[in-house]
Amino acid sequence: MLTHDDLALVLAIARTGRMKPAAEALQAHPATVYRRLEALEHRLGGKLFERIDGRQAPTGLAEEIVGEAKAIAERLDALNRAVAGRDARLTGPLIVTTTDTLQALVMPIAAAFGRLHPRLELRLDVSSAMADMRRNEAEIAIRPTRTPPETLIGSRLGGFDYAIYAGGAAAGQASLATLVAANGWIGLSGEIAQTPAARWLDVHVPQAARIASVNLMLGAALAARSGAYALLPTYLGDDPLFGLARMSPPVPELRSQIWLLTHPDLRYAAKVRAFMAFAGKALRRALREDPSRDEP
Amino acid sequence: MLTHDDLALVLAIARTGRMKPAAEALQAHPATVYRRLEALEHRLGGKLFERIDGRQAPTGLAEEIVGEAKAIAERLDALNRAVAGRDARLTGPLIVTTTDTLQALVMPIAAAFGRLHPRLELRLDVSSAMADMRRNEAEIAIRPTRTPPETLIGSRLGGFDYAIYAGGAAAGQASLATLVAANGWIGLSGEIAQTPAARWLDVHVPQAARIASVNLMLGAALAARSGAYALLPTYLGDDPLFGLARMSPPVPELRSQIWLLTHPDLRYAAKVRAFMAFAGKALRRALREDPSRDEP
DNA sequence: AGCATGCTTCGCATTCATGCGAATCGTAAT
DNA sequence: ATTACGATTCGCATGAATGCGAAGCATGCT
Repeated sequence: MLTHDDLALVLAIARTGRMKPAAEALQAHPATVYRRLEALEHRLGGKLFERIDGRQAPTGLAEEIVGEAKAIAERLDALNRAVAGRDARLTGPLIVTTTDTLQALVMPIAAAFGRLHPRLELRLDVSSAMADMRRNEAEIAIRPTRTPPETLIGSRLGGFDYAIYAGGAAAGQASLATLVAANGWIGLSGEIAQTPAARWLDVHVPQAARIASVNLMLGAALAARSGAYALLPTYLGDDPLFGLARMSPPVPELRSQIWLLTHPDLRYAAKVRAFMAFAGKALRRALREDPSRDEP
Repeated sequence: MLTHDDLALVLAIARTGRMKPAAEALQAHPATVYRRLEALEHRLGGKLFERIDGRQAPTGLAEEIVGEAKAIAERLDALNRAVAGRDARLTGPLIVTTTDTLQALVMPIAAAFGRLHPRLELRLDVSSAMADMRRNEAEIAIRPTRTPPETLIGSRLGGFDYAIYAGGAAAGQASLATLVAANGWIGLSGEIAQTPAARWLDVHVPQAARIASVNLMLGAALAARSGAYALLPTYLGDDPLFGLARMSPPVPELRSQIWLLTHPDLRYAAKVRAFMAFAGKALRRALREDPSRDEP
C-alpha cells in the first residue's frame, strides 16, 4: 500500500506544512505534489492533511505515518552518510555551508579548491541558520560559534571578538554609556535574533536607540557605513572593504571561535578530507594574517 | 545519494540473488532492474553486486546497504499493517493464502464472500509454503498446522487426521506392515518434504517402496487414484471427488488442526474482520459436516 | 468594496523511464 | 563439439508521470 517514496511525500508535507516548499524539498512541481497526495489519499481511503488557516495539518492517520517516516528518514540519512563516507572519488557535489559574514573569507579559498578539483561540484550554501547536517543538507560547515554541536567534529580555525563599529564621520572610542546614549543603532532580527550578540544588544541597547534591524550580519556592516552603530564580529568590522572604525574595545563575554566542521560519518570521505585539509590550512592562515585577530 | 526506492532495488536483488526474480518482486521488467542498478552503482561510484556462479553476490558496500534496507523494510511493513489496520473500507485487494489441499474447501466459501462484497478484490494465493505475513504478502492464512506461529492470531477451525488411502481396485483395511510391504507408494518432495507427514513416511515407508514423489498433496491424492498408496489428510482423502478408500485407521501422532490466521495489526481492518467472521463460520460448519471429521 | 497575494486545479505538451523483443553472450549439460 | 538455456545488453516505441502555464479559488489587506 505505502511505498518508499510515499513516505518521503508525507514527510515533506508534514515538515514544511505547505505544498510549495514541500515540492521544493522533493524537487518536484507543486502540481505533482498535489496529484501524488491525492492519489495516496485515495489509495489509503482517508485524508492525510487538512488545510487549517493556510497550513497542511496532518490527520491522525498522517501523524502515524509521519512518526515512522521520520524514524526511517533518519536511518536513511545515516546510511547515506555511511555510504558517502566510503566514497574515495573526488567527483560530484560537495556542499559547504557558511554564514554571510564569512563569505568573503571563504569564497576565494573555495574557488582555489574548486580549481584544484574541477570534477568536484563545489556548492557554497550561505545561510544564517546552520544547515541540518544530520539530514545531509551539507557536508561541511564553516561557522562562528562558541560551542559546536557535539554531533559534529572538526577543528577551530581561530578566535574572534565582537566590537562596536561605526562608519562615515564617526571615529575614535568612547564609553559604552556614551555610545548607547547616541541614537542610531542597528539591531538584529530574523534568524540571527537568537545569537549571543543579539542578546547582548537586547540587554545593553534599548529598543528606542535602534534605527533599523537587519536579518544578516553583513547588512549590519553595510548599514553602519552610513554612520550608525553596529555590533560586529571583528573579522567583519575590520575588513577595509567597509571603511568602519572600532568605537569600543572587544566585548569579552562575546568572544567566540570559527569552526570547520563535518559529520563524523563523513570523516573519511575523500572529498571531505580534501576540503577540510585544504580549507583548514588556508583559513587558519587567513585568520592569522587578519589584523583584527588577537590570539596569542 | 541513495533514495528510498534504491533501497527497495538493492534489497530485492539481495533477497532473490537473481535479477529476474528481483524484477518480479519489484513489479518491473528485468531490463529495468539492470538499468537501475547500473545507474545506482555509477552514482555511488562502486559495484554493488558481483556475479558469482549465477548469483548476484553483494559486495561489502551492498551488504551495508542491505542491512539497513532490511531494517527499514521491516518498519515500512509494520507501518503498512498499522495503516491497513485502520482501513474501514470493504474495497481493494484482500489476499488469502491457503494450501492446495484446502483449496476445494475454501474456494466456494471465498466465492460466496466475494459475491457479498463485489468491490473487494479477493485473491486466493495457493502455495505450500506459508506466505510471509510479516512482509505483508497476505492478509489471511488458512493453514493445516499443529502450532501456528505466535506472531499470528486467529482461531482453530477443526481437527483432522492423516490416513493411508488408495484408489482404483484397492479397498478394505490391512495392517501397516502389509501396506508397507506392498510396493507402490507416493512420496512427498519439494516444499512439503519437511512436513510431519513426510517425516512419518521417511520413518515407516522405505524409499524402495515409492513409485513417485509429488510436491503437492493434491498430486498425491490424484496419484492414489491409480492404485498407489498415499498418506493423505482425511478431509482430502475422504473427498468423494477422488474416489479413494481408507486403507488404515488415522495415524494418531499426525493429528493436526486447521487454522484461520491473520496478523495482529490487521485484526481491526474491516476487510479482515469481515472475511474472518464469514469464512470462520462457513469453514467451521463445512468441517463439522465433513464425515471424515472425528472430534467429539 | 477592491485589490493583491498565494493556494489549488486543470488541460496540454513533453520527456524520461519503462516495457518489449531481438541479438548477444556466457555457462552448463549432453 | 554441440546444443540449449538463461543472463545480459541494446534499440526502439510506448506511456505514465511530470512540468508548465493559465484559470479558478480562497484569504487577507488597504
